[in-house]
Amino acid sequence: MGRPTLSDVAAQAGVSMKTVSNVVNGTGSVGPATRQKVQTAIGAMGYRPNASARRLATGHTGTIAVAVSSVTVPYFAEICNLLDNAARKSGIRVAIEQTQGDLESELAILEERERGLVDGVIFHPVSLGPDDLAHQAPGFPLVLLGEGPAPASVDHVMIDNIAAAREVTSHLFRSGCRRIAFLGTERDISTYTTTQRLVGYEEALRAHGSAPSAELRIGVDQYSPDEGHRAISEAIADGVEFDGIVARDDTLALGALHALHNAGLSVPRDVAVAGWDDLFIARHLWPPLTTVTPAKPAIAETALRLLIERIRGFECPGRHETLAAEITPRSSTARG
Amino acid sequence: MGRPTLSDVAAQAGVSMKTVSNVVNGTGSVGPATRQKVQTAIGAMGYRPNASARRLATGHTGTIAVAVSSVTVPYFAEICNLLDNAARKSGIRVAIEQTQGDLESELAILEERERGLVDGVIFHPVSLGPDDLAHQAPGFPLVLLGEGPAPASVDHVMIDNIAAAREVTSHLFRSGCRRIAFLGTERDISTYTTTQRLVGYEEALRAHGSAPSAELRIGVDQYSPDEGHRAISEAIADGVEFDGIVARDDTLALGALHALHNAGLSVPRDVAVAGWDDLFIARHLWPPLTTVTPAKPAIAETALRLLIERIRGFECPGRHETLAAEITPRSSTARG
DNA sequence: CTGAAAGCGCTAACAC
DNA sequence: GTGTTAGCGCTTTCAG
Repeated sequence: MGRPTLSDVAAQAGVSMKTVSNVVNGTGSVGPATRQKVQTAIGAMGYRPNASARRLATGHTGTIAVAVSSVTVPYFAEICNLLDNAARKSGIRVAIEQTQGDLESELAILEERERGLVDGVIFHPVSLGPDDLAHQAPGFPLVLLGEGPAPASVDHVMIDNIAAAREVTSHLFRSGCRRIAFLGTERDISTYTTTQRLVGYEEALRAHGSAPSAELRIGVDQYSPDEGHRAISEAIADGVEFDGIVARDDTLALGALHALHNAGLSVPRDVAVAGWDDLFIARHLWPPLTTVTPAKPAIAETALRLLIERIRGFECPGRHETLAAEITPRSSTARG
Repeated sequence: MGRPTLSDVAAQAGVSMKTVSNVVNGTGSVGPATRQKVQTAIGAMGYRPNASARRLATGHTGTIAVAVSSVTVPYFAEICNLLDNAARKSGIRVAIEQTQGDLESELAILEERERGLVDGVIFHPVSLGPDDLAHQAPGFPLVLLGEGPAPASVDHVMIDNIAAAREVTSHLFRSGCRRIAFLGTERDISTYTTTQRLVGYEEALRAHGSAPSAELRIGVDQYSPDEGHRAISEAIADGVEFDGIVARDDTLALGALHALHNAGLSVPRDVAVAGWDDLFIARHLWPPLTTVTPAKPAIAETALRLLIERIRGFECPGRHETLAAEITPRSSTARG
């Protein structure tokens, strides 16, 4: 036979279900003798409350979902972890879910909440278009992360990618670079994040009197060290000339460093390299990597705060918070 | 008013709840005309089944929990991802949970299943001792990962750390190293994983006629590039002499490479370095890192298979699967 | 092929 | 302080 239920415990202890419920949840008030009896019964029978039943009865779950494409993307792993830590302090549990970046799974995340599994969702979409969101958004606790489409009606936390891209590109100019490549345009599709970073990069180019050129936009098929390595190796083989690289993220930058080493080029003397995200590995690469550091803790705290407010019933149009990112200069761009 | 329920839909479509349920779940058989009517109603009302209610009624959830200390540990992130991919194929959802490595959270994971949130748990414990597990283990679908304590009664998937440590250490000897350090003993506590790797390392030392020495066991406070960097920098400053390093994992090895570069030592000429886990960054470090590569996909597939069998009611004593790990030689140990 | 009724285990109002 | 009674939204016998 199965696990004991509330009413089994009640019978065993010779009290009513309500009393047991009170003991379990610390609600109402229970006489010390009764409490003791109940606790003994619970211990003896190994009773554990059934969460699904409680959820059904109360309508909320004390759990939020954090959905990202994959925790193997170090940036997402860090965000998930920060969110988990923050939620823990508020007594909220976090269930991390992967979407693998595909549209169907991303839509499923939105349905999730509607099916009563979690109280709210913090979600960094990748494939979702504005229409998908606009359709779903109305009326449940949802906070969007990242630079994707965000309908006016939903809360949204992002960083100012364009400004940050401008700054990091200018930083390279100030380090003496004259031909700066952008590593990480997509070949097929293009993500919002990349698009914005590219825009900022090109703005900086123009501001420094340098014309953007297709040759200096280096495409990849995914964001990984492997692809960064491949793309830069090919660019070098093709005779593309550059003395600086703004990489769309640190994983690409890592692959780029590898390719440059292989080609016998010195970083930063021959080519300066900057990445994005300040992954925990960035400072230990060789040379240590200059990178754009988004305010990750602030992103997590803000997203969680907005979500909790929504869960508590706060109603209003979507709030759109833009947080800062700063440049963390390290040796990979320190020329003379 | 809230979301529409099954009975709202039934009323709207002019049929019974059972029929709607049949349509939603594809169970029973429904006439085409009826089905059409019901689907129209569902669409019009925006009906979504309530998962908690379904769970309560059926007793199972179609979801498993994967619990690790933190997804910011790249090895765990990869395992979670592999598990997620595999489960997806079986139509099972995965909820990833972090324990932050603390005992209380780890115990909570075990209660989880008992509270009806998930059908089973795949769990890589860190702090949990044998007693905690022995107490809980009886009778629910649970698969343990890693080298921790595993009561005979529960399923367990691990790799043969001792053998792998022996091999990687021998590999360094064959590369010409004579004084090989082990990076990653803990200062306070010691984890099972580290202990086993250390045992294998010392076995290899003796087999090659070299006596283990305390000086060559280099301690860290956590497993991170920062600590690897600090520990090796200090060892060098203290005048410890070594020409090879077996690092407890790749993150420590990364920090070690950084420290060696800083000290002006050449890898692998002056010091050869090997890590553990074959993280996705390992091949792109400079120089590319020799590492112990556990059969991660096999670990994920095996763990999931064992868990699914348990969920389907398979009863028997715990099965203990030991999977292989092989050495992936790269430049960081290639000496002349 | 479809309907009615009885729970799943818990909480929330009310009584006592 | 403690017990009673309804549901929460769904699935499941078991009839029709």
